[in-house]
Amino acid sequence: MSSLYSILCQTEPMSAPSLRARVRSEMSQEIKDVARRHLATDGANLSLRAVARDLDIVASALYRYFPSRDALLTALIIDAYDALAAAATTAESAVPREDLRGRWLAVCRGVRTWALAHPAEYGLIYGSPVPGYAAPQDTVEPATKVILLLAAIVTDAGDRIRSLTASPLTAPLRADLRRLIRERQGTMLEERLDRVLVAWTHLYGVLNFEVFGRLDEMIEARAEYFDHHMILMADLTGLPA
Amino acid sequence: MSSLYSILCQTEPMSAPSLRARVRSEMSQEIKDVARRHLATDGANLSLRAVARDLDIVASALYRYFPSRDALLTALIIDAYDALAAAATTAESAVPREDLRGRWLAVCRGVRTWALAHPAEYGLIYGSPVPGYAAPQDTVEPATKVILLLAAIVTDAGDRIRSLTASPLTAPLRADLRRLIRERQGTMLEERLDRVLVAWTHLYGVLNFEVFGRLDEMIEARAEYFDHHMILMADLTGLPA
DNA sequence: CTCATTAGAGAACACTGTTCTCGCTCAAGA
DNA sequence: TCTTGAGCGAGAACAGTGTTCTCTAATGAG
Repeated sequence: MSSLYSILCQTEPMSAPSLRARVRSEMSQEIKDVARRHLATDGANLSLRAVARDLDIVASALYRYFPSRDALLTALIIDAYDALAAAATTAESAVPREDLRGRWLAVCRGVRTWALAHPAEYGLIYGSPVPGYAAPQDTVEPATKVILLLAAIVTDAGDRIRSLTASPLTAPLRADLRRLIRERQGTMLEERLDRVLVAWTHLYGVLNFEVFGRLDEMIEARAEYFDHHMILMADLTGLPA
Repeated sequence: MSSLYSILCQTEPMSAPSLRARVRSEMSQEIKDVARRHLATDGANLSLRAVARDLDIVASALYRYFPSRDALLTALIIDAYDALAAAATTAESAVPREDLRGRWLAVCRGVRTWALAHPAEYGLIYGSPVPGYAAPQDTVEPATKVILLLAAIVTDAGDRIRSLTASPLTAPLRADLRRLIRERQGTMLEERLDRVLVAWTHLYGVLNFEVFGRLDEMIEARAEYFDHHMILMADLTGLPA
């Protein structure tokens, strides 16, 4: 199955990476790099013509690589998802397996660090979605990566998870959670996935506020604020100390 | 002091609301209404010329009322803040004072209902900020309204609040919270404001996910999911049952 | 070595936000 | 009452945008 990404970038099947195809994908990469730079300064309304000017290229030439501005933005979105997932993964993998809370914090901090370093790209994927973009199929997998990382930590905790008492699950909610677990061939308890989703929600809640400047004249100790929230979420999921 | 809003709308001082000034503000209102409609369909990239066409007006005529497209958007943003705060306030005021959890849920549900009914405007204020807009001074007051509503509920609970144990506050964080409390002449305990901020963060975290479609093929029972999260936050702040 | 595919140039079209000038209208001051 | 000036809208113009089309030159495959 050919992914949307490959269609967008019009990369050839990977049998024979001919020279033509190689310089083509290099050019695609360069276009995305320049576009990313523009994104960082001009916000979400990047101009194809400006990107083309930076590349000493006429605007219509870009259409050899991306069929539309939305397609270019979609490619950037997909790259951003991948980069964010990668940042979280490498941060987590640097912590010893048995340090559960360390892994938990590493995931959260990894996401935060990447988001603060790439606010425009973060805004592209976790801000208000613009109608045209965001092809679902290629973005769901990296988008769920953070959830899976957190869920894996909870799974690794096994029965050292503190019992979760408050606010029992209603039937339809439990059904949703069970379906999610089954879709991924998991065996996690619904209550635990529920708390993972709570923590996941909270992670991006704090991060949206911080990245989008809503904490600006409110909280000075941003890093401590973030850690505090994430530790609270670890407590709420019953992660052992 | 003349607010940015009044400057933007160029309303006269309210001494003599002359006929001229009245039809002027009516026209401003009509422009904003049409712009809001366009916002709902076309997303954040609304076109002045399209708005003008809907009003049987030439585009340059809009500049008699709003000095730029960003100014119009800013006016819409300010209106959205006010509408959201109003929705939360009226929802909360319909619940008997002594029903603390009822008031809590009413605030949260009020915000959610408004957000789902006006997703584009919600996205305008809680999505990724676009560089030009969002004049701070006129938006901070309505933006903090929801926090104040939640804080008032916690305050009304007095010492019926369950003791908050986990995750003690670090010194710089406590300093931030103390400053926030003092700025508003409050007497709340830092620990309690902290939990209010946690709940506030979580509220917009879930809402962003739901409004921006990140729960789409994940959770079916959206309303129950939302309530569940908000009740969990009420528990976390120690609100009595 | 030929030739079809490809990258890029350039013009064109339909838009956009914004500015300027020009008349017209109407309410207030003399 | 008449005059005048401010406000309103029209319309043209400018710079910029995304997108499409046609054309030319090169370049890799047969």
